[in-house]
Amino acid sequence: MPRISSRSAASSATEWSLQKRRAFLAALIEWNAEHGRHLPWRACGDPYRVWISEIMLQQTTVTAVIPYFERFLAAFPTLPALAAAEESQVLRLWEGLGYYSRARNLHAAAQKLMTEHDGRFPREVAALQALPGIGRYTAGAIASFAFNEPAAIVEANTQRLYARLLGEPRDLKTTAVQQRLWNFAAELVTTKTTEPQGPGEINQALMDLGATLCTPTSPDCAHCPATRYCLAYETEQQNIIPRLPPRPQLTDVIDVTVAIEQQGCYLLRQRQPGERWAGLWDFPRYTVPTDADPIDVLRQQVHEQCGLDLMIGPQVTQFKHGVTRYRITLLCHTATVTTGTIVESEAFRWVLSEDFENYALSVTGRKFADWLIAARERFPFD
DNA sequence: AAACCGTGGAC
DNA sequence: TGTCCAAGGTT
Repeated sequence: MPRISSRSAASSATEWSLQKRRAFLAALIEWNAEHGRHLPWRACGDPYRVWISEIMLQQTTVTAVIPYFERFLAAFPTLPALAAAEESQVLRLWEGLGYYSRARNLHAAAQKLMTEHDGRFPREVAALQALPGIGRYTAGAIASFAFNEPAAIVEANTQRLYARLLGEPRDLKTTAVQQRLWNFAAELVTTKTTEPQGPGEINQALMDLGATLCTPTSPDCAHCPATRYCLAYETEQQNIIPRLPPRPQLTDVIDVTVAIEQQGCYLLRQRQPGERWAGLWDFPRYTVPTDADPIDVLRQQVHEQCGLDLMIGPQVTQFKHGVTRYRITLLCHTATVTTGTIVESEAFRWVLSEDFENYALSVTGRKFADWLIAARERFPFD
Protein backbone atom coordinates (compact mmCIF):
# COMPACT_ATOMS: atom_id res chain seq x y z
CA MET A 1 0.00 0.00 0.00
CA PRO A 2 2.59 2.56 -1.04
CA ARG A 3 0.68 5.72 -0.56
CA ILE A 4 1.27 9.17 -1.89
CA SER A 5 3.63 10.93 0.46
CA SER A 6 2.94 14.56 1.15
CA ARG A 7 6.37 15.06 2.62
CA SER A 8 9.28 16.82 1.03
CA ALA A 9 11.33 14.99 -1.57
CA ALA A 10 14.34 15.11 0.73
CA SER A 11 13.01 12.26 2.89
CA SER A 12 12.14 9.11 0.98
CA ALA A 13 8.78 7.47 1.53
CA THR A 14 8.57 4.79 4.17
CA GLU A 15 7.17 1.31 3.62
CA TRP A 16 4.85 1.71 6.61
CA SER A 17 3.27 4.72 8.24
CA LEU A 18 4.44 5.69 11.72
CA GLN A 19 1.13 4.52 13.13
CA LYS A 20 1.41 1.10 11.53
CA ARG A 21 5.01 0.68 12.68
CA ARG A 22 4.09 1.54 16.25
CA ALA A 23 1.16 -0.86 16.29
CA PHE A 24 3.28 -3.66 14.88
CA LEU A 25 6.13 -3.05 17.32
CA ALA A 26 3.73 -2.96 20.27
CA ALA A 27 2.35 -6.36 19.26
CA LEU A 28 5.87 -7.66 18.67
CA ILE A 29 7.08 -6.52 22.07
CA GLU A 30 4.10 -8.04 23.83
CA TRP A 31 4.69 -11.34 22.04
CA ASN A 32 8.40 -11.23 22.84
CA ALA A 33 7.86 -10.84 26.58
CA GLU A 34 6.31 -14.28 26.67
CA HIS A 35 7.87 -16.09 23.72
CA GLY A 36 11.28 -14.55 23.19
CA ARG A 37 14.20 -16.94 23.50
CA HIS A 38 16.65 -16.99 26.39
CA LEU A 39 20.14 -17.72 25.13
CA PRO A 40 23.52 -17.87 26.88
CA TRP A 41 24.88 -14.76 25.19
CA ARG A 42 21.84 -12.59 25.81
CA ALA A 43 21.01 -10.13 28.57
CA CYS A 44 24.61 -9.67 29.57
CA GLY A 45 25.36 -6.41 27.75
CA ASP A 46 28.90 -7.62 27.17
CA PRO A 47 29.99 -6.75 23.64
CA TYR A 48 32.69 -9.42 23.75
CA ARG A 49 30.15 -12.18 24.36
CA VAL A 50 27.76 -10.72 21.80
CA TRP A 51 30.57 -10.59 19.27
CA ILE A 52 31.74 -14.18 19.83
CA SER A 53 28.18 -15.49 19.60
CA GLU A 54 27.42 -13.53 16.45
CA ILE A 55 30.50 -14.81 14.66
CA MET A 56 29.74 -18.39 15.67
CA LEU A 57 26.11 -18.01 14.61
CA GLN A 58 26.98 -16.97 11.05
CA GLN A 59 25.35 -19.64 8.88
CA THR A 60 25.27 -21.91 11.92
CA THR A 61 22.34 -23.12 14.02
CA VAL A 62 21.80 -22.08 17.63
CA THR A 63 21.94 -25.69 18.87
CA ALA A 64 25.29 -26.24 17.16
CA VAL A 65 26.74 -23.05 18.62
CA ILE A 66 25.82 -23.37 22.30
CA PRO A 67 28.44 -25.95 23.34
CA TYR A 68 31.13 -24.20 21.29
CA PHE A 69 30.22 -20.87 22.87
CA GLU A 70 30.48 -22.26 26.41
CA ARG A 71 33.85 -23.88 25.76
CA PHE A 72 35.21 -20.84 23.97
CA LEU A 73 34.24 -18.45 26.76
CA ALA A 74 35.75 -20.77 29.35
CA ALA A 75 39.05 -20.78 27.45
CA PHE A 76 39.02 -17.08 26.50
CA PRO A 77 36.81 -15.22 28.99
CA THR A 78 37.86 -11.74 27.88
CA LEU A 79 39.05 -9.85 24.83
CA PRO A 80 42.68 -9.59 26.10
CA ALA A 81 42.73 -13.34 26.73
CA LEU A 82 41.67 -14.03 23.15
CA ALA A 83 44.10 -11.52 21.70
CA ALA A 84 46.98 -13.12 23.61
CA ALA A 85 46.11 -16.65 22.50
CA GLU A 86 47.85 -18.59 19.75
CA GLU A 87 45.82 -18.88 16.57
CA SER A 88 46.26 -22.66 16.77
CA GLN A 89 44.41 -22.67 20.08
CA VAL A 90 41.55 -20.65 18.62
CA LEU A 91 41.28 -23.06 15.70
CA ARG A 92 41.34 -26.03 18.07
CA LEU A 93 38.24 -24.65 19.81
CA TRP A 94 36.63 -24.01 16.42
CA GLU A 95 37.23 -27.58 15.19
CA GLY A 96 34.03 -29.01 13.71
CA LEU A 97 32.14 -25.73 13.56
CA GLY A 98 33.04 -24.98 9.93
CA TYR A 99 33.87 -21.79 8.02
CA TYR A 100 37.27 -21.60 9.67
CA SER A 101 38.11 -18.15 8.33
CA ARG A 102 35.72 -16.98 11.05
CA ALA A 103 38.16 -18.20 13.70
CA ARG A 104 41.17 -16.64 12.00
CA ASN A 105 39.34 -13.34 11.54
CA LEU A 106 38.12 -13.44 15.13
CA HIS A 107 41.65 -13.74 16.41
CA ALA A 108 42.92 -11.00 14.10
CA ALA A 109 40.08 -8.68 15.12
CA ALA A 110 40.84 -9.27 18.81
CA GLN A 111 44.40 -8.16 18.28
CA LYS A 112 43.29 -5.16 16.25
CA LEU A 113 40.88 -4.13 19.01
CA MET A 114 43.72 -4.26 21.52
CA THR A 115 46.20 -2.27 19.46
CA GLU A 116 43.93 0.19 17.66
CA HIS A 117 40.90 0.55 19.95
CA ASP A 118 42.50 0.47 23.38
CA GLY A 119 40.98 -2.94 24.07
CA ARG A 120 37.42 -1.66 23.91
CA PHE A 121 34.66 -2.23 21.39
CA PRO A 122 33.54 0.74 19.33
CA ARG A 123 29.79 1.31 19.42
CA GLU A 124 29.51 2.75 15.91
CA VAL A 125 28.45 0.45 13.09
CA ALA A 126 31.11 1.78 10.71
CA ALA A 127 33.96 1.16 13.16
CA LEU A 128 32.68 -2.32 13.96
CA GLN A 129 32.34 -3.18 10.30
CA ALA A 130 35.97 -2.24 9.72
CA LEU A 131 37.05 -5.23 11.81
CA PRO A 132 37.84 -8.50 10.00
CA GLY A 133 34.91 -10.91 9.92
CA ILE A 134 32.36 -8.25 10.83
CA GLY A 135 30.05 -7.32 7.98
CA ARG A 136 26.93 -5.23 7.81
CA TYR A 137 24.71 -7.59 9.77
CA THR A 138 27.18 -8.43 12.55
CA ALA A 139 28.08 -4.77 13.03
CA GLY A 140 24.39 -3.90 13.42
CA ALA A 141 23.87 -6.81 15.80
CA ILE A 142 26.72 -5.82 18.11
CA ALA A 143 25.76 -2.14 18.01
CA SER A 144 22.13 -2.81 18.84
CA PHE A 145 22.42 -5.80 21.21
CA ALA A 146 25.40 -4.58 23.22
CA PHE A 147 25.08 -0.79 22.95
CA ASN A 148 21.40 -0.34 22.23
CA GLU A 149 22.20 1.69 19.12
CA PRO A 150 19.32 1.99 16.63
CA ALA A 151 21.22 -0.09 14.07
CA ALA A 152 19.39 -2.11 11.42
CA ILE A 153 19.89 -5.84 11.00
CA VAL A 154 19.02 -8.16 8.14
CA GLU A 155 19.89 -11.85 8.36
CA ALA A 156 18.16 -15.10 7.52
CA ASN A 157 15.30 -14.76 10.06
CA THR A 158 14.51 -11.09 9.58
CA GLN A 159 15.03 -11.36 5.85
CA ARG A 160 12.29 -13.95 5.65
CA LEU A 161 10.07 -12.03 8.07
CA TYR A 162 10.46 -8.72 6.22
CA ALA A 163 9.92 -10.31 2.83
CA ARG A 164 6.64 -11.79 4.03
CA LEU A 165 5.47 -8.66 5.83
CA LEU A 166 6.11 -6.64 2.69
CA GLY A 167 4.88 -9.36 0.34
CA GLU A 168 8.10 -9.09 -1.62
CA PRO A 169 7.76 -11.53 -4.53
CA ARG A 170 11.17 -11.05 -6.12
CA ASP A 171 14.33 -13.12 -5.68
CA LEU A 172 15.76 -12.23 -2.26
CA LYS A 173 19.36 -12.20 -3.41
CA THR A 174 19.01 -9.28 -5.76
CA THR A 175 20.49 -5.99 -4.66
CA ALA A 176 17.22 -4.17 -5.18
CA VAL A 177 15.40 -6.44 -2.74
CA GLN A 178 18.26 -6.38 -0.26
CA GLN A 179 18.23 -2.60 -0.31
CA ARG A 180 14.50 -2.58 0.33
CA LEU A 181 14.84 -4.95 3.28
CA TRP A 182 17.66 -2.95 4.85
CA ASN A 183 15.65 0.23 4.47
CA PHE A 184 12.66 -1.41 6.08
CA ALA A 185 14.80 -2.75 8.93
CA ALA A 186 16.15 0.74 9.60
CA GLU A 187 12.63 2.13 9.47
CA LEU A 188 11.48 -0.29 12.17
CA VAL A 189 14.44 -0.01 14.51
CA THR A 190 14.48 3.77 14.49
CA THR A 191 10.78 4.06 15.25
CA LYS A 192 10.17 5.71 18.59
CA THR A 193 7.75 3.70 20.68
CA THR A 194 6.02 4.31 23.98
CA GLU A 195 7.40 1.02 25.33
CA PRO A 196 10.68 1.07 27.26
CA GLN A 197 12.22 -1.57 24.98
CA GLY A 198 15.12 -0.21 22.96
CA PRO A 199 16.60 -1.15 19.58
CA GLY A 200 18.45 -4.13 21.02
CA GLU A 201 15.34 -5.84 22.30
CA ILE A 202 13.38 -4.91 19.20
CA ASN A 203 15.97 -6.46 16.91
CA GLN A 204 16.14 -9.62 19.00
CA ALA A 205 12.35 -9.86 19.06
CA LEU A 206 12.26 -9.53 15.27
CA MET A 207 14.79 -12.32 14.92
CA ASP A 208 12.96 -14.56 17.38
CA LEU A 209 9.71 -14.10 15.54
CA GLY A 210 11.42 -15.10 12.31
CA ALA A 211 13.19 -18.04 13.94
CA THR A 212 10.27 -19.55 15.86
CA LEU A 213 7.07 -18.67 13.97
CA CYS A 214 7.94 -17.19 10.59
CA THR A 215 9.91 -20.30 9.63
CA PRO A 216 11.06 -21.26 6.10
CA THR A 217 8.45 -24.02 5.71
CA SER A 218 4.99 -24.09 7.25
CA PRO A 219 5.12 -20.82 9.18
CA ASP A 220 2.92 -20.79 12.27
CA CYS A 221 0.68 -17.90 11.25
CA ALA A 222 -2.01 -19.05 13.68
CA HIS A 223 0.11 -17.89 16.60
CA CYS A 224 1.77 -14.93 14.93
CA PRO A 225 1.17 -11.48 16.41
CA ALA A 226 1.84 -9.84 13.04
CA THR A 227 -0.69 -11.36 10.67
CA ARG A 228 -2.62 -8.07 10.63
CA TYR A 229 0.48 -6.43 9.21
CA CYS A 230 1.57 -9.23 6.88
CA LEU A 231 0.96 -8.87 3.15
CA ALA A 232 2.01 -12.46 2.45
CA TYR A 233 -0.57 -13.69 4.97
CA GLU A 234 -3.23 -11.45 3.53
CA THR A 235 -2.62 -12.83 0.04
CA GLU A 236 -1.95 -16.40 1.23
CA GLN A 237 1.58 -16.39 -0.14
CA GLN A 238 3.45 -17.43 3.02
CA ASN A 239 4.62 -20.60 1.29
CA ILE A 240 5.98 -18.99 -1.86
CA ILE A 241 7.57 -15.97 -0.21
CA PRO A 242 10.46 -15.55 0.17
CA ARG A 243 11.54 -16.70 -3.25
CA LEU A 244 15.03 -18.15 -3.35
CA PRO A 245 17.35 -19.03 -6.25
CA PRO A 246 17.87 -22.75 -7.00
CA ARG A 247 20.77 -24.50 -5.30
CA PRO A 248 23.79 -25.71 -7.27
CA GLN A 249 23.98 -29.42 -7.95
CA LEU A 250 26.16 -31.74 -5.87
CA THR A 251 29.28 -33.25 -7.40
CA ASP A 252 30.72 -36.59 -6.28
CA VAL A 253 34.43 -36.68 -5.46
CA ILE A 254 36.80 -39.45 -4.36
CA ASP A 255 39.61 -38.48 -1.98
CA VAL A 256 42.28 -40.70 -0.54
CA THR A 257 44.22 -40.23 2.67
CA VAL A 258 46.94 -42.13 4.48
CA ALA A 259 48.16 -42.54 8.04
CA ILE A 260 51.92 -42.93 7.68
CA GLU A 261 53.36 -44.50 10.82
CA GLN A 262 56.99 -44.26 11.89
CA GLN A 263 58.29 -45.01 15.37
CA GLY A 264 54.89 -44.49 16.97
CA CYS A 265 54.32 -41.16 15.20
CA TYR A 266 52.03 -40.25 12.33
CA LEU A 267 52.70 -37.69 9.64
CA LEU A 268 50.31 -34.71 9.72
CA ARG A 269 50.14 -31.86 7.26
CA GLN A 270 48.84 -28.36 7.93
CA ARG A 271 46.50 -27.21 5.19
CA GLN A 272 47.74 -24.08 3.51
CA PRO A 273 46.15 -20.67 2.81
CA GLY A 274 43.95 -20.89 -0.26
CA GLU A 275 43.15 -24.55 0.38
CA ARG A 276 39.95 -25.80 1.87
CA TRP A 277 40.21 -26.08 5.66
CA ALA A 278 43.17 -23.70 5.66
CA GLY A 279 44.99 -23.75 8.97
CA LEU A 280 43.67 -27.13 10.05
CA TRP A 281 45.82 -30.25 10.21
CA ASP A 282 45.09 -33.41 8.28
CA PHE A 283 46.62 -36.67 7.25
CA PRO A 284 48.16 -36.36 3.76
CA ARG A 285 45.14 -36.26 1.52
CA TYR A 286 44.57 -36.05 -2.23
CA THR A 287 41.73 -35.99 -4.71
CA VAL A 288 41.73 -39.03 -6.98
CA PRO A 289 41.31 -38.18 -10.67
CA THR A 290 38.65 -40.15 -12.51
CA ASP A 291 39.80 -43.70 -13.30
CA ALA A 292 43.06 -43.26 -11.36
CA ASP A 293 44.17 -45.81 -8.78
CA PRO A 294 43.94 -44.30 -5.28
CA ILE A 295 47.04 -46.15 -4.12
CA ASP A 296 49.08 -44.91 -7.09
CA VAL A 297 47.95 -41.36 -6.32
CA LEU A 298 49.04 -41.75 -2.71
CA ARG A 299 52.41 -43.21 -3.61
CA GLN A 300 53.24 -40.57 -6.19
CA GLN A 301 52.00 -37.55 -4.23
CA VAL A 302 53.72 -38.52 -0.98
CA HIS A 303 56.94 -39.20 -2.85
CA GLU A 304 56.70 -35.84 -4.60
CA GLN A 305 55.75 -33.75 -1.57
CA CYS A 306 57.61 -35.52 1.24
CA GLY A 307 60.33 -37.55 -0.48
CA LEU A 308 59.07 -40.68 1.23
CA ASP A 309 58.61 -44.13 -0.30
CA LEU A 310 55.74 -46.01 1.30
CA MET A 311 54.54 -49.51 1.86
CA ILE A 312 50.82 -48.93 1.63
CA GLY A 313 48.33 -51.30 3.23
CA PRO A 314 44.80 -52.00 2.04
CA GLN A 315 41.99 -49.57 2.64
CA VAL A 316 41.07 -49.76 6.32
CA THR A 317 37.97 -47.56 6.49
CA GLN A 318 36.17 -44.81 4.62
CA PHE A 319 34.11 -41.73 5.43
CA LYS A 320 31.47 -39.93 3.48
CA HIS A 321 31.46 -36.21 3.91
CA GLY A 322 29.45 -33.42 2.33
CA VAL A 323 31.17 -30.10 1.87
CA THR A 324 29.54 -27.16 0.10
CA ARG A 325 28.64 -28.52 -3.33
CA TYR A 326 30.72 -31.70 -3.08
CA ARG A 327 29.93 -35.13 -1.72
CA ILE A 328 33.27 -36.62 -0.82
CA THR A 329 34.07 -40.27 -0.28
CA LEU A 330 37.34 -40.46 1.63
CA LEU A 331 39.31 -43.71 1.30
CA CYS A 332 41.61 -44.30 4.27
CA HIS A 333 44.83 -46.30 4.19
CA THR A 334 47.70 -46.95 6.55
CA ALA A 335 51.34 -47.12 5.49
CA THR A 336 54.89 -47.38 6.73
CA VAL A 337 58.01 -45.75 5.35
CA THR A 338 60.43 -47.91 3.38
CA THR A 339 62.96 -45.29 2.30
CA GLY A 340 63.17 -41.54 2.25
CA THR A 341 64.51 -38.49 4.02
CA ILE A 342 63.04 -36.79 7.05
CA VAL A 343 60.46 -34.23 6.01
CA GLU A 344 61.82 -30.71 6.21
CA SER A 345 58.81 -28.44 6.08
CA GLU A 346 56.70 -26.42 8.47
CA ALA A 347 53.60 -27.89 6.88
CA PHE A 348 54.53 -31.46 7.89
CA ARG A 349 54.96 -32.81 11.38
CA TRP A 350 55.37 -36.24 13.00
CA VAL A 351 52.88 -36.47 15.83
CA LEU A 352 52.28 -39.07 18.54
CA SER A 353 48.72 -40.35 18.47
CA GLU A 354 48.22 -39.23 22.08
CA ASP A 355 48.97 -35.68 20.89
CA PHE A 356 46.25 -35.67 18.23
CA GLU A 357 43.97 -33.93 20.71
CA ASN A 358 46.26 -30.89 20.71
CA TYR A 359 45.83 -30.30 16.99
CA ALA A 360 42.94 -28.71 15.17
CA LEU A 361 42.07 -31.43 12.65
CA SER A 362 39.65 -31.48 9.75
CA VAL A 363 36.47 -33.33 10.57
CA THR A 364 37.51 -36.39 8.58
CA GLY A 365 41.04 -36.07 9.94
CA ARG A 366 39.59 -36.28 13.44
CA LYS A 367 37.47 -39.28 12.52
CA PHE A 368 40.48 -41.08 11.10
CA ALA A 369 42.59 -40.12 14.12
CA ASP A 370 39.95 -41.58 16.43
CA TRP A 371 39.82 -44.69 14.28
CA LEU A 372 43.60 -45.12 14.56
CA ILE A 373 43.52 -44.78 18.33
CA ALA A 374 40.71 -47.33 18.55
CA ALA A 375 42.59 -49.66 16.22
CA ARG A 376 45.68 -49.38 18.37
CA GLU A 377 43.62 -50.47 21.36
CA ARG A 378 42.30 -53.41 19.43
CA PHE A 379 45.76 -54.49 18.23
CA PRO A 380 48.16 -53.31 20.94
CA PHE A 381 51.05 -55.40 19.58
CA ASP A 382 51.22 -53.73 16.20
C1' DA B 1 27.71 -10.23 -9.32
C1' DA B 2 28.77 -14.57 -8.20
C1' DA B 3 31.66 -18.02 -6.25
C1' DC B 4 33.74 -19.61 -2.30
C1' DC B 5 33.91 -21.00 2.41
C1' DG B 6 31.64 -26.30 6.38
C1' DT B 7 28.85 -28.71 9.06
C1' DG B 8 25.04 -31.15 11.15
C1' DG B 9 20.15 -31.21 12.21
C1' DA B 10 15.38 -31.40 10.50
C1' DC B 11 12.20 -33.24 7.46
C1' DT C 1 17.99 -41.08 1.82
C1' DG C 2 18.24 -36.84 -0.20
C1' DT C 3 17.28 -32.13 0.17
C1' DC C 4 17.02 -27.93 2.57
C1' DC C 5 18.79 -24.78 5.60
C1' DA C 6 21.30 -21.87 9.38
C1' DA C 7 22.24 -14.88 13.63
C1' DG C 8 27.16 -13.97 6.62
C1' DG C 9 31.68 -12.32 5.08
C1' DT C 10 35.16 -11.88 1.67
C1' DT C 11 36.91 -11.57 -2.83
